[in-house]
Amino acid sequence: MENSDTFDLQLFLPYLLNQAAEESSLSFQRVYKDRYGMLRTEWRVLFHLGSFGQMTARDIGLRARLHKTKISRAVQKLADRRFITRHRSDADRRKELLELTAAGRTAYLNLRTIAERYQADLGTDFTKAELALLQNMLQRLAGKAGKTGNKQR
Amino acid sequence: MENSDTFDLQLFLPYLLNQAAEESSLSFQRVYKDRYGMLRTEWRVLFHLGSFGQMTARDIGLRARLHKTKISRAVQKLADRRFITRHRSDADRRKELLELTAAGRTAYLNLRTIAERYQADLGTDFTKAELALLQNMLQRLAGKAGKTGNKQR
DNA sequence: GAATAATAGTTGTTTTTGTAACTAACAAGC
DNA sequence: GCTTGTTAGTTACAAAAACAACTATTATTC
Repeated sequence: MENSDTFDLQLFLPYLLNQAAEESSLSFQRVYKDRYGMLRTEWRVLFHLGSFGQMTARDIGLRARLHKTKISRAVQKLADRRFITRHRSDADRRKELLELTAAGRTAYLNLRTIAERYQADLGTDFTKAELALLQNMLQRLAGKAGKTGNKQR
Repeated sequence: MENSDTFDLQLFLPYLLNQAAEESSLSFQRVYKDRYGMLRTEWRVLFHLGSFGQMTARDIGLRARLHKTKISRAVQKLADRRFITRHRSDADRRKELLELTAAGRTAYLNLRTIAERYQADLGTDFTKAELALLQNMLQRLAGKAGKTGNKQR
């Protein structure tokens, strides 16, 4: 009676993506939250600095598509916890160069190991080819809206 | 110098899923937000009632994996806007039966049309087979953590 | 059938996020 | 070189989410 549908909510991509994203983030989130008191943006910043080395907040924002206020707050907390250092750039004194401290690097490496294990776990149900395709499609989807005129992050 | 990595953040599934989810939600979100003043949880509740007919808050929570406080507040707003009705169940007077009003159904059908168009749009870059596989993989990912002992929603 | 536990849903409080307005530094145009 | 516009980042305030404690009703157990 209700359903003259061709539409299936369970197959609606934004919904499905959100569900998968939430579930797949859960147990990893528990690690960085319980163990390091980190929020999601914080681990993202940590991982960007860990993966790419010295960056400014702006750089991170562009790569991670995060709004600058979010980054600003994450940077503050990470600096409070002595996981990163901040130096004003001499070339452009508006910019601030961010870098991991030894403690930050340790935390990063530790979390990275867990992330790798976690990723391997998630992948067990899929073939390598499936996984590669999934990653590729997700990247394309993530990139897509970027083109369709979204405002600054 | 920083990267002795095999680990690629851009391929880390939880990260990638979150990026894709956020991007893919954006323009659809604008519709229900700007046009109906709805939050994400609200359209989810609306869509569940639209797709499955009469349900209780609990039923919705189980299906959508949403916490009951979120649903409670979404239900309040939808009822305020006369999109749904609420009746105490006679069989169990703790339960409340939720149902769309005519106005709610209209909003639902309208949003559903937009969702269908949007989904079609998102799919243009992929083949039907790719899309089907993507949906299947996402469903499996979404279901996965559900089994590994998560607390109540 | 009274006492205890469990369930459906709500309310209050604290965190986190989103948005807009702000400061400081640099860039461009004239 | 001074006015106007941009950019990097911060701060303040409003909106939303998370979490815990609560009420009312039904189930269980003795």
